[in-house]
Formats: sequence, C-alpha cells, structure tokens
Amino acid sequence: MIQCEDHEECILTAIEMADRICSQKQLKFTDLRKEILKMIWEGHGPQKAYDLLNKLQQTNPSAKPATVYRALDFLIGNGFIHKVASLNAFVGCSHPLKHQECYFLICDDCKNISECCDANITAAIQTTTIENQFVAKNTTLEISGHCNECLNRSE
Amino acid sequence: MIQCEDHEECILTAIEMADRICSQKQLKFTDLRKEILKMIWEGHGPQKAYDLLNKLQQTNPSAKPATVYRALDFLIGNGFIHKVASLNAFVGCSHPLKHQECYFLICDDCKNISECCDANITAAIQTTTIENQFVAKNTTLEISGHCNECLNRSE
DNA sequence: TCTGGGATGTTATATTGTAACGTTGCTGGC
DNA sequence: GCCAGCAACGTTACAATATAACATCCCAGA
Repeated sequence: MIQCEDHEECILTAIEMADRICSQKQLKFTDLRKEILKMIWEGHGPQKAYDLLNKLQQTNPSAKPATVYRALDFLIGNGFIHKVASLNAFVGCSHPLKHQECYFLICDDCKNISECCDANITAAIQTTTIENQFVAKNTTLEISGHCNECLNRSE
Repeated sequence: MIQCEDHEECILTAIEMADRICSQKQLKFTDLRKEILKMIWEGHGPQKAYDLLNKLQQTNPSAKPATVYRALDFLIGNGFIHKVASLNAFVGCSHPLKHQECYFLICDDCKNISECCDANITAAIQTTTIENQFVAKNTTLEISGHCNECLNRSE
C-alpha cells in the first residue's frame, strides 16, 4: 500500500503535483492522461492495464488498449507512475522528481505495495555498476514477500 | 552476456551442474527440461519463451506453449534459470546454489546481460526490508543501461 | 487561414502466459 | 508380476498483455 494518512488527500496531491510539473515542462496533461493517473492512484495499489481499460470504458466506451497504453507511456516517461515489471502492473509515484530511486516492497498476501527510497541501496547499486563499468539508465528493484500486517494477522 | 571464456564449455558445465543437483535432490531432470536448459544457455543471452518453443518444435513438432512453460517453471523453481521480468525472458543461472543473490546488468544496445552478485547490495536490501518489517521472499533487481563495450564502440 | 505535429481513434494482430483435462510411464507396495 | 498413484507430458482452448499501422482531430504558431 502506498502509505498515506488520507487517501483522498494523497490522490489530489499527486494529481496537482503532476499538473504543476506538466505546466513547468510544457507537457500536455490531457483529460485522458489525468483520468488514467487518477484511476491508478484511486486503485491504491498496483493496477493492471486492462482493468484500467475496463474502468475507462465505463465513461468512454470507445476506449481501446492503445488508449490506455499511450497514456501509461506518457505517465511513465514523465515519472508520474512506475511499471511494476514483476506484476505487469502500474503504480503511482509519490515523488516524480526523484523518480529514479524508488524500490518496491510487494506483499504476496495483501497485494499492497510500498514505495521505498533508500540511499544505501542506491549507493550499493552505483558501486556495483561502476565496478562493472556499466552506465545505468533504469533500475528495477522489486522485493516480494510478506508485509508486517499480514505476518501479524496470520500468527 | 554471461561472462565465460569458452561458451561451449560453460554450457556443458551448467548442464552437468544441473544434472548433479537434480540427482542429489531427487528431481527428474528429463530430456525435455535438459533440452530447454541447454537452449537457454546456448542462446547466450536472455531467451524468450516463444523463441524457445519455435526451436523446440524443430525437433519436437508437437510442442506447445505449456510444454515450454512447464519446463521453465521447473528450471526457475529449482534455481537453474532466472526470469528477467523487465524483458519477459529467461537466462541461465551460473550458481544455482546461491541463486537468490543474483542481480542483472542489461545492456539496451547489445542486449547482453551479466549476472552479478554483490554482498553490499544484498546487505543494503536486507537492512531496508528489516527497517520496513518486511520478510522478503524474492528479489528482482534488473539494471538496464549501456555496457562498457557498447559505450566504447559508439565513441 | 493554413499547416505541421502531437494526441487520439480505430482496426487488427502480435506476444506472453494459463486452465483444464486426457494420456503416458515410472515406482513402490502388495 | 501386478497395479495404484502420481508426476510428467500431450493437447485444446483461451486469457491476458502489448504493439503496429494508419486515420482523424485539434490546436498553436507562421
């Protein structure tokens, strides 16, 4: 679960942030893109492309896969969401401007996901890439397992 | 690229290691499973399931997707290969017994992949999971970018 | 007003992966 | 030896994920 006190609040914050960043960078934050981003945040966890498509079709019956994937490409490209490769799903990014250093803890039980940023991991990865003379562009770090709540619940 | 001096040699080594481990663990290393593992190693890079299927059908025309995916499941489950989630592809694992601590450097240019194991990264990840009271079962760390050879070539 | 390019619409298809059920063949107990 | 049980494999069908290719729309700037 993306941690938040008040989820309505955090959706709004995320949308506003995206709005502001798009204005600054002169990107077109169209209604469609905004709606997809909102749906992803509202989902409160990893969202699948075809689930988003189904929801979108409720208000926009002519939506097609490409409609969704194009919006997702825009949102990923500009740091507003992450693709979770191990789940083929998409989650909102809570700090688009520091988007590169996000890692995920994915609970296999409750399917919630937490975004975590950790300078030590980033540093360790950087050390390794330098040792290997490798220039990293993108890092996918997804840790699956069991969150504390689910562990407590099952005891 | 999985690093090796002599690739014929390293394929054989990998197959033999798998054979030995299967004997020890009383697992059935059938011809089919062996052939898929061999094909993955021969590919010398990430292999796609349907490419493996096509190759397999050359000697076994009745092979179906399930044929390949079942063999892949076995090989992954027992540590002989990794699934590279960000590519939907599969690579051989060169140390099945320490299978959990592998990370990948994936070159976007030449598509080669190196398996790297780094205790510092493992430690940093462990620290983070403990801080988050999370019990990790599986870690996916895939770093894409540009390898040294491709960088030199393009200069 | 025109026009170029980005966003979207639309059709079709490619790619990746799984469910479900039948068949085969080995193995261990009788 | 026989056969019950089970794992591996065969087979059919389909689900889920993603992209290509081309048409149309629409708006900002010349």
